[in-house]
Amino acid sequence: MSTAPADPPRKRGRPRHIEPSQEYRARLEDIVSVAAVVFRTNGYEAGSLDDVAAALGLRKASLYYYVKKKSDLLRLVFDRAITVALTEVETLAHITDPRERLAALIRHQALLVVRDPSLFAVFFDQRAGLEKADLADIGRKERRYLRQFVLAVEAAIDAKVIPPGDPRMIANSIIGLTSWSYKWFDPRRDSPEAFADTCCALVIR
Amino acid sequence: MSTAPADPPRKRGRPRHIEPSQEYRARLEDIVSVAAVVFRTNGYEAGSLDDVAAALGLRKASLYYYVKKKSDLLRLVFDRAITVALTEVETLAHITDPRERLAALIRHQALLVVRDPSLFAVFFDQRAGLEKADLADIGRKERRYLRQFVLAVEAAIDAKVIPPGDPRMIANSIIGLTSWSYKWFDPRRDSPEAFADTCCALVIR
DNA sequence: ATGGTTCTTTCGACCCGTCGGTTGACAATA
DNA sequence: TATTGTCAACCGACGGGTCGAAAGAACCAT
Repeated sequence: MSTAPADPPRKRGRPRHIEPSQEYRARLEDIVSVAAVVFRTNGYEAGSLDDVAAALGLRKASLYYYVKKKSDLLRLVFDRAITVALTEVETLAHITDPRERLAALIRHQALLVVRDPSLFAVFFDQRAGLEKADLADIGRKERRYLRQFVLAVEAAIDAKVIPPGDPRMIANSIIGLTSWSYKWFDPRRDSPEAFADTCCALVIR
Repeated sequence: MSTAPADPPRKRGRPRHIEPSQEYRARLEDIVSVAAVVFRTNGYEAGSLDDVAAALGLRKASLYYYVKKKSDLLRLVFDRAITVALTEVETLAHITDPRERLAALIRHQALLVVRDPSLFAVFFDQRAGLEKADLADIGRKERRYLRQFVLAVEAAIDAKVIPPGDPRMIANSIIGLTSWSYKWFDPRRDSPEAFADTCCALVIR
C-alpha cells in the first residue's frame, strides 16, 4: 500500500521509444560480426560474452546496451545469414533456362559461404543454441530457400541437365556440396571463382 | 616434516593395472553412443554429464568410473568416428577401375554418415570442444582419409569419369556432398541406398 | 565563454545459478 | 576380504545477467 509510484518503465539498454541512430546500427553490426567469429571458433556456449566484448575492446556489461540477452546475439547472426542468402537467391528466380538457372544457384550458394565462412559456420553448426521460437522462424525461411533449389533441380532434370532422381534429395546434396566449403576452404590457397566453377562442372552436364 | 605417509596412490575410477572386462568395454561403448546423441542435440558444452548419465539411468558420479573427465567422452566419440571411417575406407584402396573405385568411396561415405548421424554430427560440428592434442591427432587421421579421396579423384579425372579440376577441391566437395546428409536426411522418408546411388549418379559420368 | 542539463554509451562491482569434478561411503558379487 | 560399480552430497569456478554511476558530447540559457 502507501505510495505506489507504479514501476517506472524499465530503462535497461537503449531506449526503445525512438529511432536507433545510424551509429548505433553500425556498432550493432560490428558486434554481430565479432560474435559470429567468436561463436565459430569457441562454439556458442563456450564463447563467453567476455570473449565477444574483449574482441571489441569493450566490457561485458556494455554489450547489454545493444542486446537484451546472449541468445539475441546468436539470433542476429542467424538473421543476417538467412536474410542475405534468401534475398539474393530469390532474385535469381527469373532465369528461365534450366542449365543457367541451376548454375546461377550453385554459384550463388558457393560464393555466399566462401565469402563469410564465420557467419555460415555458426548458421549451420550452432543451431542448438537457438531458442525455440527463433528456430521455427529460421526453419520457415530455410524451407523457402530450399524450395528455390528444388524447383531449379526439377527443371534441370526435365531438361536432362542432371541425371534423374528425387529432386529434394538432389537439392539437399547440392547444397551440401557447396556449403561444406566452410570446413576446408582456405582463401590463401583456393580461389572462390574456381570453386564455384568446379561445383557447377561437377554436377551439370 | 613429521609423518609423511606419502599419498597412497589414488584409486579413482577403474584400476588401470588389469585388463578391462568385456562388460566394462561394452558399457563404455554404450556411454559413448549416448554421449554422441546428447552432444549432438545440445552441443558439447551445453550437454551436461547429468544429461548423459540420466539417459543411461545412472548418476553423474558413476560416469567417472569409466572416464576421467568430460572431454574424454568427446574424444572417444571422435575416435570411434574416425576409426570406423578410416578402416573401412582403406580396405577400398585395392579397387583398380577408377569409376568403380570412386563410386565405392562415395557409397561408403554416404552410407557411413547416414547410418550413424549422431556420431558424425558431433565429429563434424563439435570440434571446438576437443583438446589441443586430441585435435592434432584427429587432424592427422583426417588427412589420411582425405588422401584416399584425392587419389581416387585423380584417377577418375584421368579416366574422364569426372570433369577436370583441382583434385583436392573436388575431393572435399564430394565429401561435403555426402557428409551434409546428417543435416537433412530423414530415414523415415529417405532410403540410404537411394541416397548413395543419387550421389554417385550426380558426379560420375 | 561558461556553467547547467540531458542523452548516449561505457564500465566496475556484484549476484546467483549451473555444472564439472571430488570425496567417502555403500552395496553386490565372488 | 577384495573387486567392481554406484551414489548422495559437496565444492569452486565460471559465466550470464543486474545495478548504479560516470564520462563525454551536444544543446541551451544566460
